[in-house]
Amino acid sequence: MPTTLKEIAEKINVSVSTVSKALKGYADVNPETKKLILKTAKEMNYKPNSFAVNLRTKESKTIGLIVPEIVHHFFSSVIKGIIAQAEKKGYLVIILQSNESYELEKKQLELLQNKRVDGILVSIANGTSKFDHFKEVIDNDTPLVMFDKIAKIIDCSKVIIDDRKAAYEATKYLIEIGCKKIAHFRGPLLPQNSIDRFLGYKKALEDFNIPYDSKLVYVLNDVSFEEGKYYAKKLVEEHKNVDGIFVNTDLVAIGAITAFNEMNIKVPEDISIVGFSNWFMSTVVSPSLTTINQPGFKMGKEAFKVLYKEIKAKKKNEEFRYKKVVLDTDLIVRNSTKPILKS
Amino acid sequence: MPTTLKEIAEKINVSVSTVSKALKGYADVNPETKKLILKTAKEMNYKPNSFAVNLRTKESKTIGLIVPEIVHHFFSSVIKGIIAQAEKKGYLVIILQSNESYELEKKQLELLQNKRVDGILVSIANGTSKFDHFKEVIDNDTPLVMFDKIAKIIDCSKVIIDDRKAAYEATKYLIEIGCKKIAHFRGPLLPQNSIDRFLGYKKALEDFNIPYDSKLVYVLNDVSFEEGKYYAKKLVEEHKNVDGIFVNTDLVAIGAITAFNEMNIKVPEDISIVGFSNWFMSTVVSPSLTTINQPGFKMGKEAFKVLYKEIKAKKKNEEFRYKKVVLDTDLIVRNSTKPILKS
DNA sequence: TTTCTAAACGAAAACGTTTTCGAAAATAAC
DNA sequence: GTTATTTTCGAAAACGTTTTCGTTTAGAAA
Repeated sequence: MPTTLKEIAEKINVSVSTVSKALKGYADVNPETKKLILKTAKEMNYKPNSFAVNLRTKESKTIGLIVPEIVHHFFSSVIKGIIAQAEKKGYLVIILQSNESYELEKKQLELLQNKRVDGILVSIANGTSKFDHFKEVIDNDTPLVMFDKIAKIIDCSKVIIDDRKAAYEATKYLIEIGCKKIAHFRGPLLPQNSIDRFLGYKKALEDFNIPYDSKLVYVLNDVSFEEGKYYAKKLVEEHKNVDGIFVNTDLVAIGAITAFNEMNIKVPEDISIVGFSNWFMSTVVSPSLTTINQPGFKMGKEAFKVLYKEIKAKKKNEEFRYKKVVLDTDLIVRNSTKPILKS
Repeated sequence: MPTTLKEIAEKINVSVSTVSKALKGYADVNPETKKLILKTAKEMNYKPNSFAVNLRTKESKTIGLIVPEIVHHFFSSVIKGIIAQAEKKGYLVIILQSNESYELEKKQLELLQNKRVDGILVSIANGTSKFDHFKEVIDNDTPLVMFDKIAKIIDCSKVIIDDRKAAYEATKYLIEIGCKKIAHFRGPLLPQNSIDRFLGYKKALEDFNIPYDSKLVYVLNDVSFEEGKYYAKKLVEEHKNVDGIFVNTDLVAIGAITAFNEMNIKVPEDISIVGFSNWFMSTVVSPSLTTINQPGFKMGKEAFKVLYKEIKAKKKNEEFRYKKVVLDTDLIVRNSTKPILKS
């Protein structure tokens, strides 16, 4: 049904080659015939058959993206950034979700490679502890960039924030407003960023001479609102005088706030809470949540930019080095933390 | 680099045709040679070149999806549903966002057609008032299914909720709890669902003998949190004794609640609020928001199912009729509305 | 033996591009 | 007028499949 080069060629009695060359701006075609070709191509509403182009050029101008979860403020912001940047460069984005599962992640990585996408962007699932599937991608010469949740062990480009530093800042702020006994709701054991956030928390305690108590660290599993409520209750059952919590993710922090509200524990008077990620929700919860702003949209754009450079470099067989982009975060002070102490 | 049929064929001295046929389970290949072919294919890690398959079969097992906005609780739920269902059938999903703009929507529709996706799923932008670009898609014989924000005028399959009925229920509930003067923050003028929600609101007033006052209807533009705050303030400036509002979308309703909280107007004692969509956020705002639950994930799954059937039918040149799927909604009562009156 | 049928295979076309290379025609140089 | 050079074009291969249609061979039927 759609017009082909051949049909254009037959219509004006030239060869398929010249039509192709005219359309692609080659120099060895007479300006007159070129004009005619362009005109008839437009008249016949010619659109190159992308299947044929893909086969011939061995590229699809499509990238794959795997995120752990789509219905998620941070990840949807990243997705938006990736798509926006990709579109600028004429790339389309196929999105897959791993649901935090290693098996799904592995399967989807294979799916994308079989589709022969030009590159892959991935944020690793919480359930992933083996990384061979990523190594395979790299060995297959498919450009791969990790963002947010990365694997330290895999040698590839990465776009991240400095989770450790951000967590340090958050904890430090709790200390600065006068908190003496600070708990941490940390993410699952595996993902690098929950490790780093934990380490930042611990380092801040050390630096300010607050004894670290492992009993004050609660390990989240599914990082949900409900878990926030659950561990908030557990915390007050198991400990007295806790006056600050640094929470791995806003959603969980909001769960905690909700639980404290229900238990008539005053936030921030009795306990101050700092979240992480700056979900929009954090502005509407009461009290609004002090948190670390994590630039999702920007991270998406940067991740695509890095991937794009790798794709281009590989196409031209140029050398290139893996890049590590670290994005800035900042502390957003709202009402879930006490006012700062005057010294 | 990757193995081809030809390489397998050469290795075991058969023709490309037999290799292909063995791999695809054709009957006219000797069980012995078939076994050998399967074995060597596995050994050589053969993966069919999807570019070639696409070209040959004229299908890409890929669909396109256009949503007005990705960072949006409802739409991200829909996306999740679509991807989940598509994956089951071996389809991948390319996602594009129109940012509520007609021009972008049109451009992206063309992008997807040029990529020759097997079908397109779309939720129409608020800015769209002409629909020829959709007609073109249909004329081009590309299966097209609209969901949530549809165009009545375009003849194609649709997956929606009964916005009018849901809005009627929401407004009726406000009346039942005793509200006498009910405002409506409606969506922009164009999209069908904001029209329908408005009509449902109006019908409920009529049926219960409450005079309709167009001054109580405020037209939102960008349907944001800020707009919710803005119109909440405007409402109390311009009217006395308004005791109920039916709001087009949760996000806006939450903005309104926030504004009322700031103005020390008590929700629900002074004014009851019903939202629409049941964003997760609505459970954590204070007071929590009474709203209409809109099944995003299910809508996504259904939308893909309908599209899939059309793709299959068109491939086999079978007749088929456009389907209209209407999903159930329900009222979720929380704390932004007064308790129900006892009669 | 001859003829027929069925099983097993392969040649080749087709999908629609891109791009190399050689040929022809036109122009320039001498 | 001859030779060299440039312009302009087209043939053809290649990308890797799928699928039709013939051909070969072996065995069955006669």
